[in-house]
Amino acid sequence: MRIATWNVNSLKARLEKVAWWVERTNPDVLLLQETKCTDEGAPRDALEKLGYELAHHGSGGRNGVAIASRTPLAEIETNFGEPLRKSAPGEAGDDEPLGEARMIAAVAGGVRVVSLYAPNGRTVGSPFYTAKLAWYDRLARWLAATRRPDEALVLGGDFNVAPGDADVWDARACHGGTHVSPEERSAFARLGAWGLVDAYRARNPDVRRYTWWDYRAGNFQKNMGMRIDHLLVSAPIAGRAVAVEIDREARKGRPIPSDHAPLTLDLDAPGKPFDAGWAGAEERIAARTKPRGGP
DNA sequence: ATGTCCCAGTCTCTGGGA
Repeated sequence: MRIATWNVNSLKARLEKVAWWVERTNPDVLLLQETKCTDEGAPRDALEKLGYELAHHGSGGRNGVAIASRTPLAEIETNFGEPLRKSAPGEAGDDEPLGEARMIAAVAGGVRVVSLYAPNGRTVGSPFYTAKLAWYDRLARWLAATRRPDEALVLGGDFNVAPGDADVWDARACHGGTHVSPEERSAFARLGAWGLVDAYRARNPDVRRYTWWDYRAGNFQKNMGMRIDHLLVSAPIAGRAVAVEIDREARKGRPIPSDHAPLTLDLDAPGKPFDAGWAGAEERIAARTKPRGGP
């Protein structure tokens, strides 16, 4: 099973690129962020033609998250199970990120997948930064209240946090900004403490590759990026993970790409893992190739 | 590099967000 996540920076503007990439990579499940669509305006037909059912959550303009799946989706849940709610003018605004479409979950192929788009935070100490931390707190509470670390669970998306200094092109240049602050990293690490594994880092411990590069200043060409898109997986999924890759090709060329690259996770089928030991191999092969009965 | 891209509304340009 192949699960991918991609902040597409407008699903409509990226439709041709998404179609190209889906044919290139053929994921079973694609978690999308920043669709910038309304539920009504989401390009369901185009995705159906590519072979995908689309579960979408968005109010247009900004944000917007979705799950595209080749297998039927069940148990669709949005915004942590709550209706979108904007804080009224003058009201304390820390529920503002919970009034934005940043979370959709569903079960696909026996795996509960969650597409997440964390708030950006803008600048450290701003109300938007406080709201970002509040959103992370809401995510942690949703996990604690409704999910278990021993279920098949994948949280994918744009977390807008670079977990470590190896996840930015220059830690010194990034110091003092958002995405790398101790509070953000602590909020992200809390997901790990609950029982989720950063699948990319677990599989690629020493690799410095990024998932996002600013459009401006030739940052992509200079590889001035950050690893802020992640697939966080529970232990049962981590045990099935065979490869996790960032596809930089999708960040290149024309039509104009998203400023994020997609991240792809390959899972073995559930069950007993392949025994790579040699002891008894001949007997096992013989047992596996024994002629079966039947007509 | 203050370097780009996308969206909505003020609608063939501008301002806001990332």
